[in-house]
Amino acid sequence: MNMNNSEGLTGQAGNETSDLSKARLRAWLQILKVSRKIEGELREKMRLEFGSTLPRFDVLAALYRERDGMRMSELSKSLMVSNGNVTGIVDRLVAEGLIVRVPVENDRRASIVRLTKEGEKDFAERALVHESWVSELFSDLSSSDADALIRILRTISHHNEAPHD
Amino acid sequence: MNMNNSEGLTGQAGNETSDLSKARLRAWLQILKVSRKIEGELREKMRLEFGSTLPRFDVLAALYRERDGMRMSELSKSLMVSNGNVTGIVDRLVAEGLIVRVPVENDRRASIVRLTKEGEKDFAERALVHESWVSELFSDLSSSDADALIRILRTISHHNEAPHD
DNA sequence: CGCAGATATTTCAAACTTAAAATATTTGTG
DNA sequence: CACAAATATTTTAAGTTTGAAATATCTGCG
Repeated sequence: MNMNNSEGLTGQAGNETSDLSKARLRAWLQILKVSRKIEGELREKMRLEFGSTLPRFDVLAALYRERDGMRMSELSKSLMVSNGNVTGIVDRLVAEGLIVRVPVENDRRASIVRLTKEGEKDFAERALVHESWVSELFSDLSSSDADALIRILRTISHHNEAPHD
Repeated sequence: MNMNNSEGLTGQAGNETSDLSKARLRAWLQILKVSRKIEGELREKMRLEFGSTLPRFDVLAALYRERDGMRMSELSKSLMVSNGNVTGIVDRLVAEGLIVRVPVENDRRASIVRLTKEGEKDFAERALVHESWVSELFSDLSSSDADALIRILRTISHHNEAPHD
């Protein structure tokens, strides 16, 4: 049986919570706080400046990285949201003319979603402004702190990585 | 006019994006990634273990810290969500018998929300388990990294603090 | 007192989100 | 080939979330 840092050496077990456990909880709450605050700011800017939303921006961003398009399932996996969720966002972006659904050869269950010319142009503009917003919201974050933050968050990410296929 | 790190010294301006700006964007995307992954895990555990949800847990947690209860507006401010949002969550928690709405003396517009005995008992149990989930999900996070993470995130939080009243 | 503006909360419409069920299609196995 | 299982996506119901409008009440000023 596997023993991790939260018990074992200290002999702690059951419901008693260690200092380390509490520090991790504080870290999580702080992540949540920053994440909510920044998302709120970006949501408002996205709405006022572009009349759009963060989920739509996220879909456009994913498709901008994969210019040949992505399947719905790739999209939802990449964004870490449910399939059904992506269906709705994609419907709206199609209605706005920013993306299209293209049938897949030899598999009529699937479809590929990709940016239209207009979607590509719109996203390129929005992405620049978006980056400037983030940089401004993070303007107290030095280069070295940014690197440290990324490193630490990656160790957390990697821990609960989705199991292999 | 104020010049910050993202221009000024390098003479960069307008749409050109600096390395620092890109590092900050990567940091933000990593925060988002971790935040989504952990929230997803906690949401599932909360549902399977307690038949409940994260927003309800958050409300209970806020009320557990303020045993004398909070006004709706204090609650929504503390959770950084809209007033209308809290109304719905509170309605459901009242229906579950975990909290109650109490009228406020001398102000019939307002009401105070507080835990019932059952809500207090239930939350105390859930909080212990919740902390253990977080500690497990963050088990790769050392004590020193937790401290560094909290420090860095606080500098970001403080930057866009809500303006004073 | 009377009432305009401020304050506290709820309601509402639209969007986002999930988990589960439904639909459509493909694949593998006898 | 038949057809069960697997796969890709959409639909659905319930809940969460926002921003704006509506409601109710309070406060202060003339």
